Amino acid sequence: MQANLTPPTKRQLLELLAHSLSAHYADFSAAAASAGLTAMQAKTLTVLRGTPTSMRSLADTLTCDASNVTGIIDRLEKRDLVRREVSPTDRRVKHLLLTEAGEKAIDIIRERMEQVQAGLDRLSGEERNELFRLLTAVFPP
Amino acid sequence: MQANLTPPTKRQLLELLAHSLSAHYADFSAAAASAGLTAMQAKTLTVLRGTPTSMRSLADTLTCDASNVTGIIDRLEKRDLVRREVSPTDRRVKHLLLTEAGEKAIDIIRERMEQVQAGLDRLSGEERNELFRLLTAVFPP
DNA sequence: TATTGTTATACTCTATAACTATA
DNA sequence: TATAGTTATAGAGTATAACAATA
Repeated sequence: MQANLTPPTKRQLLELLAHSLSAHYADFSAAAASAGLTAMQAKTLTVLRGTPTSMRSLADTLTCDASNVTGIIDRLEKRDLVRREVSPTDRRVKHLLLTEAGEKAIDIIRERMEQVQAGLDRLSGEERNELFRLLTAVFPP
Repeated sequence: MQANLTPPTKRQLLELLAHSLSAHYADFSAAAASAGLTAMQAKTLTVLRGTPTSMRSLADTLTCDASNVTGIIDRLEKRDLVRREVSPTDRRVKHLLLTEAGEKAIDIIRERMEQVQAGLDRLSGEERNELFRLLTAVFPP
């Protein structure tokens, strides 16, 4: 099964990564759009799922300026997908919480990432293991 | 070497893919910024490298509306990285050509994708082969 | 009639700088 | 003083709709 080909050059791998990135982003954007959201809004919801987060730490996670987060959260809050709550221990910070509608939106988006889902379905358990290992090596957490 | 672990769930792989691609995008953006360009401008230059392209087909490749391409090319042309040329065979279409400065910008960007380069160096030839195969399966051309 | 490219418009995302209210 | 969050501003990317020139 394993051929002894010359390995792809670094440039070829970079091009494949660029292609994969585009395909994944297109799929994610389409899934987000099907829930009436932009890619950034959808990503923000997934970041907020689980861990309680402040505006500051959200900006760090999204690697964007804190001033952007104000607008992003404004728009999500206006649609009742997210709530701001002033921290009881430090009145400067605001905790960000997903509403139920926000949780549901995430589920919808994840289900509708059809291209990537189909792509992953093409892999065996063994291959998924291997892809996981290799991606972790290239892009450490 | 090969452990018999349970394979990662699809959700775990989706999260790892999101993380990997976002790391790659951050690296690409930083490389583009080092040449004074946005990620979109840098991507446009790489699309234009090699194949002669019309505004229309560029819009298809970038999967965005044709009206956006006008602005993107306007900004690149203003900086002498790209030239428009009316097609001799169909006066409606414009061919897009990289200038020498545009070619140089691409080289600079490719050299500076250091994070990913370092990540790829962590893989053996055999592993690069395998990663190439798996990503192609998940994100077919 | 259909297609290529542009303009006008409106919205989102982006960074910078200046501000406020807390600590 | 330093930090969390906001506002104001300007630039870039995005889609939609209407348009001129050409096929």
